[in-house]
Amino acid sequence: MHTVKEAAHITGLTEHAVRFYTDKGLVPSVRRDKNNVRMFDEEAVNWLHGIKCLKQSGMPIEAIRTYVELCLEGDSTIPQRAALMKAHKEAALAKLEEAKRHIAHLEQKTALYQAILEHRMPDTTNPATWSDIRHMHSDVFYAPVAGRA
Amino acid sequence: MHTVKEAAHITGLTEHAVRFYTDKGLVPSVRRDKNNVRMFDEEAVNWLHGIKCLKQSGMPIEAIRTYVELCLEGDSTIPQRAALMKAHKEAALAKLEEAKRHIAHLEQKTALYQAILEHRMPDTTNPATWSDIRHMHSDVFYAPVAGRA
DNA sequence: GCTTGCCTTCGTGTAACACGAAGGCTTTAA
DNA sequence: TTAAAGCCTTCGTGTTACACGAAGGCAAGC
Repeated sequence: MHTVKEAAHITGLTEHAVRFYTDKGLVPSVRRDKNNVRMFDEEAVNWLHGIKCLKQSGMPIEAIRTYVELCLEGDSTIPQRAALMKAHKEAALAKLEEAKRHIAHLEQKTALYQAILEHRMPDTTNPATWSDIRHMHSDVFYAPVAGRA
Repeated sequence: MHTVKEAAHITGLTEHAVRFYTDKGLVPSVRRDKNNVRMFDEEAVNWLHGIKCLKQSGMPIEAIRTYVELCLEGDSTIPQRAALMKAHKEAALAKLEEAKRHIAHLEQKTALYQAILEHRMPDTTNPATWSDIRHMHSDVFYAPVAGRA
């Protein structure tokens, strides 16, 4: 049995988050002791891990609660749960792909900055390189176009 | 020149978000016409793309604003910008890795559900498979352990 | 001249916590 | 035995990044 603090430490969540989740009904197996203190068994800690996974992959709390309740209803809800989880997985995959594109962009940007710092600046007078440069949103080589104060 | 609506459509942001960003000073090159209407040139649209990239990769608005202001200050801030961007890129990469782990977990979960739906249920009486099964947080094969109503 | 459609500002609502205050229990330490 | 240390509790406000709706302005078309 673990306290809030321990459960938080094990799962890598904050104590605030752990209390928040339990109070929202996301952790079915949490009990209270005689002093009204939340007690987490291994089952509860597993739920916290699962909740963390779902949440960090983009599922909102309310959806997680729906899922948890379906689990509590027993085997008859397995088809619904399967569909729900599959949909979520695909949404998460889509986000992952977008994240990769963003990272690629950030890589370009850092590479460009690095080139400047190493005095290997691209030739801004050569039109052939302009598209690359402009692709970086102009903020490195071009002053903000239209005025400011 | 584009209106808010057009800029939103081009960048895939909502109109609300576009107004929000401009009002927060994240888009330097936005002007107003005689009717006080926001006008976005290509430069501004590029900024919006960049902001979207930074934001979706986890940079908070305030940090983006700091970055934008450094850009406006000219070449002398390039070292700071380079450092800032590199740090952000690495943070984003770390998140990407975590996201991949979450996705792997979701893959397992959907696969397990799929197996059940296809009546290829793992042998829950065979201790050799238990760790895999329990790894799914028990919510598929095990009723929630400690009571409920 | 009136509707349509876009824009404006303003103000409240939302999600998912973070954080601090005020207080209760139990354990240790003098 | 009393006092301080550490947990825990609930409660309540603060934060971020918008979403959404209301109320109204201006320009264009019919």
